[in-house]
Amino acid sequence: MPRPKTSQTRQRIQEAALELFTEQGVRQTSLRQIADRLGLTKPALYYHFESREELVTSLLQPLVDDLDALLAEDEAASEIDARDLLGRYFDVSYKHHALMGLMRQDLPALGEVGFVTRVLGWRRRLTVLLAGPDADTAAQARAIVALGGLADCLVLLAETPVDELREATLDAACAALGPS
Amino acid sequence: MPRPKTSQTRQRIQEAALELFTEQGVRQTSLRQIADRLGLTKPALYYHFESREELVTSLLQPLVDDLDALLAEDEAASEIDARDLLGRYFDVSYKHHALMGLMRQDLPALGEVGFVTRVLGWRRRLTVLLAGPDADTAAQARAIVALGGLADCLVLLAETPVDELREATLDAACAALGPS
DNA sequence: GTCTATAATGAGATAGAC
DNA sequence: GTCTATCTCATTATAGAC
Repeated sequence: MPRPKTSQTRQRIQEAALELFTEQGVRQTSLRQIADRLGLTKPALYYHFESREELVTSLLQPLVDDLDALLAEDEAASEIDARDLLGRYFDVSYKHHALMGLMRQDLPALGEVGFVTRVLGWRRRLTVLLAGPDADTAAQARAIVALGGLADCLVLLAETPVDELREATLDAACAALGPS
Repeated sequence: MPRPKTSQTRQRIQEAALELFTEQGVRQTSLRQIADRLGLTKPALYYHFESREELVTSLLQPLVDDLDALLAEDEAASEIDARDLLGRYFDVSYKHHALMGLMRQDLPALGEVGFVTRVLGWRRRLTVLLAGPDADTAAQARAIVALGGLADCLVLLAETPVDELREATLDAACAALGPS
């Protein structure tokens, strides 16, 4: 079983899956629906993916890589500018906005592929970067509002042109963060 | 089939269901698991609830009622104070924090019981109350950050004593909202 | 690389006894 | 009000032909 990690059909399956996951939820989508959308049959999917779980995981991988890289970079920096960090977080989130939407609105379904602890870890690390390791409740709340609000803007203002959305979102998030 | 709307067992089923929904997601929880947790069998559940859907819906009803009432009241008021509105929204959210968590992290599963449009409607109405009916993108983003951030604080700072959490959350949300 | 056919499992739901 | 037993259906997944 060679199953190349990249192929035309494999990619088309991932795209169809992501569309359906976004429309109706991860757990609510069956392999049959994905196959139907592409005019394929279920067994064809199993040629390209070992299991349903591998399909979901492969879909999330690009987001995982980008977010891990972003955090590693910022944690290595000697000093960080809050708006700058939020800006890079916005850019990664926008690049993977469909996946970020799943992460936000369908987390239990992604828990099936062991994603929950990872997501919580990201949020904790981002909060530490924004508020420091020993932040009190007030400072933590400010960081949480900034990060959570940013994610919500991507979902709820998805129709807005990126540049306008980026500035409005960062303004609001930085305001929540307050004077550093 | 009498099936009283309130009974000891019915309530215990609802509590067990909510626990499991919170732990592992709505769609990931089967009637079998709920029954097992109570030392019952599946058919016993069907004496108390017409269907799985009715169980889920009945669970959400108290939140629906409280949130509808809150919005009706504030929309009828001639003038609203932002921090006051957010405070009442915090109180309702805290009262139903487990359900609010589901609404935030498991929305596609609740879409099965026709909940998505309702949730989106609430957020739209709250945004209008906070930012006005003709708000530009910047003002909408501020309201979205305030509301979304508030919800995230309830989930992520759940261990914090209420009073402390309430003040920290409202401070951060109001900061996001900016000067009115 | 995709198909037909089918296995194996578990879900929601019902019938009828107690 | 709860049980045992069963039905129906959809799901993930596999075997083997083309």
